[in-house]
Amino acid sequence: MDKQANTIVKTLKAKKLRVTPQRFAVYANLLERTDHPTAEQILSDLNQNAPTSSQATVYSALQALRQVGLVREVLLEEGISRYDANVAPHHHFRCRCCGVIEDIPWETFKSVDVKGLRSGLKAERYEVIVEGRCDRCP
Amino acid sequence: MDKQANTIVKTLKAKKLRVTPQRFAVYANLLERTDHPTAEQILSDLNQNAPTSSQATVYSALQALRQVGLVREVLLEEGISRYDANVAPHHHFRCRCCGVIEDIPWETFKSVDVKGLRSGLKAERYEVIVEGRCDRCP
DNA sequence: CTATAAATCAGAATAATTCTTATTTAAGAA
DNA sequence: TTCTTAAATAAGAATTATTCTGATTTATAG
Repeated sequence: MDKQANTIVKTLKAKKLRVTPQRFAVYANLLERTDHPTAEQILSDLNQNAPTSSQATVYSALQALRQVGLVREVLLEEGISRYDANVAPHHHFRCRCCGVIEDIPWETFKSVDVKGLRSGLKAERYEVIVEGRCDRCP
Repeated sequence: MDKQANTIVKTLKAKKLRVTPQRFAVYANLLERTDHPTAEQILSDLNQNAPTSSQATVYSALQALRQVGLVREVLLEEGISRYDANVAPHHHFRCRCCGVIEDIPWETFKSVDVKGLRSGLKAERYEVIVEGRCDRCP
């Protein structure tokens, strides 16, 4: 736990981010979840016992973390921005029924070949988004 | 042109949508563009000469068209919902530099095999999103 | 031509995010 | 350790995108 905390501090410092309790809390929270929460959900999670971060601070922490590449946004539903501390390349699955979002390992679609793009387009990253039905839904 | 208009009317009626001038205009506008506009952009395009549609009506037309499957939304940037009258399966490219969005033909990535998903997930549709740089950017 | 369910409009309401400004604080330097 | 200061935070206002409300208009089936 202490070790984990230390790793987070090192990671933030390596990106030249000042380590504030609020920024730490936002990043630690994202690291221990896999449910791709919204800013709102992170905020209420952090403040559920005692108030620790204001709304504006959570938004600004997410922006800072995103800018240095420690966090990425996941856009799967209209008007809903989700965040993910897993920045290694991977894909996403979204259940149309219950809305749950699940990571898909990168290797699953290793056959995707972005060299097939028309000449003129240079691909820097890509992601496959799959929509369907998960096992918990009828 | 008249023929084109007739086709649109038929398409709307086939989906049991009442053909109002505003709804017609929104759909016709989307059909003749390939730039994946936002609701805002459609609205200002329609009203640039004379006022033809209110804001609320454009939003409701887009919702109606989406519900019957004539239009789909494209989510590529945080907080920005775009619309596309091309509902045939295809992929999307977005230039990180200028933000331009371009369709990628479905066949480009025909090798993507959603059977590789973990058992329990049933895929209904998928799309590849590519981010990179287009030819107009340095 | 009429009836009516549905669509439109203008503006109010809501929701998500960003901005503002005063205050506090992390972290490097003394 | 203490000082300094640029950066971060908080609270609430402002902004933006979207949805809702309620009165009015209209497309279309009969």
